[in-house]
Amino acid sequence: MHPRGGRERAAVRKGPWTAEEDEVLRQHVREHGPREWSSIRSKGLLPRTGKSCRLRWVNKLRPNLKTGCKFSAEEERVVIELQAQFGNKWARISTYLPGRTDNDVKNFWSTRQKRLARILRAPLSRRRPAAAKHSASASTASSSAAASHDHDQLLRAPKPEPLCQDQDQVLRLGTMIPFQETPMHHIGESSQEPPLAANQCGDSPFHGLLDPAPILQPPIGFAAMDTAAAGCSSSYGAAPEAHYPLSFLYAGDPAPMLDASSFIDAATLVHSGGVAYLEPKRELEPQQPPVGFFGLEGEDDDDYGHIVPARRGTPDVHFDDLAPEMFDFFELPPSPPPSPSTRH
DNA sequence: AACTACGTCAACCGCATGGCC
DNA sequence: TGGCCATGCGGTTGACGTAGT
Repeated sequence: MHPRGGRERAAVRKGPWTAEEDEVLRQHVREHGPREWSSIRSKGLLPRTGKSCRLRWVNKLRPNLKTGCKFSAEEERVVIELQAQFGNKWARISTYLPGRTDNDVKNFWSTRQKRLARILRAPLSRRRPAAAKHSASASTASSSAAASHDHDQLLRAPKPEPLCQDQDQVLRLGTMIPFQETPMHHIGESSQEPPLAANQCGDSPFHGLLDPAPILQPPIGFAAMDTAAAGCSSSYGAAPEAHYPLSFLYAGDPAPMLDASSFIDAATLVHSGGVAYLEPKRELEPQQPPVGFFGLEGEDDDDYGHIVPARRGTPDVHFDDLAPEMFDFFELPPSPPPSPSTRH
């Protein structure tokens, strides 16, 4: 548009890469290593920017990438736990996942957040069919039969009352939908975003529970990890008993967001008939964290999308299996209030 | 068959950082 | 010390495929 300094350069090509371009890029890396990206264009090898070349190499051409391979349950768990620990430091998280790029992790997380947001945002009248559809579509990774079984059980369970009668107490789920990041992170991180958990949880019974804790060993020696998805189930054996049960419920938007205290005060997790659901609390039970509620675990590779294990001996529940009724008592505002302060 | 919703993924953009001169 | 440049990172967008209606 506005060439600086009067320097004219050949037109930069954008868009999908061709096989020929890939081969040129591979050849460049063979000769020079994965650097000097800008020289690719300056030498006239490719009409691509250095950034574009680097991105193509890192995300697609680099050896040992797990392209086209869905995240295993173990990988999913690692991402979730590391995201809780580090925040949206995708490059850092990806170092714990051999064969995965930061883009992979980022896309995985984004997809997951969108799915959660959609479920929570969907009006009641649409949630049932939507969830049924979703359950069907997710059945490639989890058992739709089990899902319907859980749904049936949940439907038979007594429906909890609305979470809060007082509008001021209503959870502002609409504003927390983006789920850009969880608040419990920043160990040794100089994050641009203020951590939320400590402030927002306040003296809630979750305070402390949400505190970050060292979870995974540093990515030293990936030999045990660098396997096909099916083979890495115990690679993080040292991992974590620590869980962040509400991590996905928190939003990155630091503004009003979730009033965690009211949420925590208002509801508790109930397991009944193998199904977990929220129930309004009449009295606060300060020392009773909802262990297992939306915690994240995976037992095997069939557990994709599996995020609601019930701890303490209760059966696991898949997120994909969650009945939409679980969210019925969240009174969603008609439209989330904009939070311009959070955008730059 | 057409439409819609959703999931996935590649690629771009803007900004930050660090090295070099 | 400040400017330039290369590189890295996180956020966002859009294309495409698939499944449901």
